[in-house]
Amino acid sequence: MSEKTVRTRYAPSPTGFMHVGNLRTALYEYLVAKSQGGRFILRIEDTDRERLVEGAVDVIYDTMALAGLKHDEGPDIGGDFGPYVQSERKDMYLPYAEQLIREGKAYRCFCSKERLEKLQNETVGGGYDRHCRDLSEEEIQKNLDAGVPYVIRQKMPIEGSTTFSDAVFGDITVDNAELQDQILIKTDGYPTYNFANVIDDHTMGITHVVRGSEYLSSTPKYNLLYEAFGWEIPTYIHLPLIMGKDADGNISKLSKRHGATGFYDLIDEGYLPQAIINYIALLGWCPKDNREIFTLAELEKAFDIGGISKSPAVFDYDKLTWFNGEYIKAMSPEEFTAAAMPYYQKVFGDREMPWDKLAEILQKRVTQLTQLPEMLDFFAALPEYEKELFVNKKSKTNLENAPVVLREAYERLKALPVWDNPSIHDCLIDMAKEKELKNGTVMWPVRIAAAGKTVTPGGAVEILDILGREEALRRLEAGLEKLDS
RNA sequence: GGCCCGAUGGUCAAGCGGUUAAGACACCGCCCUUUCACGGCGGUAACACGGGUUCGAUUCCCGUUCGGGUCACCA
Repeated sequence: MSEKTVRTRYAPSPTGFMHVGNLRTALYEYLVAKSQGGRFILRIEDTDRERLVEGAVDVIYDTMALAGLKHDEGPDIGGDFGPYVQSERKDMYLPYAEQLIREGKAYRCFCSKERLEKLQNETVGGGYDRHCRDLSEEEIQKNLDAGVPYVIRQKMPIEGSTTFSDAVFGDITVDNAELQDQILIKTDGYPTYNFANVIDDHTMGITHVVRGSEYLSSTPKYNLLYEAFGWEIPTYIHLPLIMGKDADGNISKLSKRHGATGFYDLIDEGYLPQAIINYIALLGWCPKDNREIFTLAELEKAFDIGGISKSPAVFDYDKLTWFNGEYIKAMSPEEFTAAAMPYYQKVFGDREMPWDKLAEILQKRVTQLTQLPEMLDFFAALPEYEKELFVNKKSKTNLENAPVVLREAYERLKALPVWDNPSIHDCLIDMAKEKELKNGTVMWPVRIAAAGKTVTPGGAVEILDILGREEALRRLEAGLEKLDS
């Protein structure tokens, strides 16, 4: 009961693009909080005024909502620790930086960007030479009076080392000599990411900082800041990176060159949000019992920090596709039809189809909704096809028996009093039995004539049924004609 | 290049001093079947290397190699 409530935050920059790596970080932030009855906060980090993108914040809201990651506090819903947009907190940061200046832990740096750039190029390791760290009062005042623009930098210890503890990587020590006198406040008055992050996390009561392992080596800088202010250091949880594999088999940090890596790219490719979430949850984390299929709610219960892996994970589209297929199969027929409708419309327009029958044959064999149009196009219009399609060794069909079988099947089907799946099925099976033919020998030519292609969802019976009597018979006639020519 | 981190099959991964080294995806067979698929059954395939420590190392330590990250007035 005395335990402090866990608070995590997802702090994206509005760039208009939600990378799956970022989404995965958001997921883990969410799970760390929810698995411990904590709160998940959304904060928008827009301190880079030069890279602002119109409407980018909405992309973040939409993605979070689609993924099911509901935040407890944020710009759109408020909370006790607002504002939740950094640009609206702008005035908070400078006083903290000035406090550090007064305490001798930070200083104004008047160096021009040109000088810094030169330094960068000339010095072996690059980096700032701490030129302004020990300016005299007079010099500082002179610059101030002259209106020379300046930044505020933090004084890093020159010697010694800093050790911090990470919940997944353990203790990590870095020499202070590696640390630069980092900029806290930029010339434009805005705080840098690092500085704003620390101030915000502290003032928002964030207890667990979850982020990608690319921040591992800069964490000592953060801690030095916490220490300078005398604030409690949060629990760090660094996540292994998500990698991608290119055409040549080379592995590197997942990026656009690896294909669809944005959340919406994946959605556009026919992946379900829940499948994406489930898959990326397992990219860097493994439950004790090795289970694979999880809803978000189940993840909230099962998640534990101890199961987070240290080594980078390669994003595997095949496995994602498998997950997607599993989620599609788990849908109710109604849900499936609703999800498939946009793709159905590409093929059928506004035409009404027996959706339940389509779901029946489609649901278990689709792994990406985007496959639908190509699988279904033949229902809308009989494709052009060669009569060689009637030849199939396994079914023992050839150009000699196909016309005979098809004719017989056509006559029998035409005489059917009722046109439904069982009737069609029995009709064709009975014919095979009576004629002492393999089922396939009857089914193959019928299906080819009905569909005009060799690979179809469902067999001859399902296709004839869905086509409806009139259209089905018309296609069989066309098939006979083709065989006679 | 300096610093930091990592290393189990092609991929995700379990393992936490003694195991026939799990499982999943992918791949390959077989069965089922009215095609493809689904489903069922089975199979190929891994502890990067070299030193220690130990009765015993995939597990612990050191080095090598390889991979990744990071060194901005970007986040």
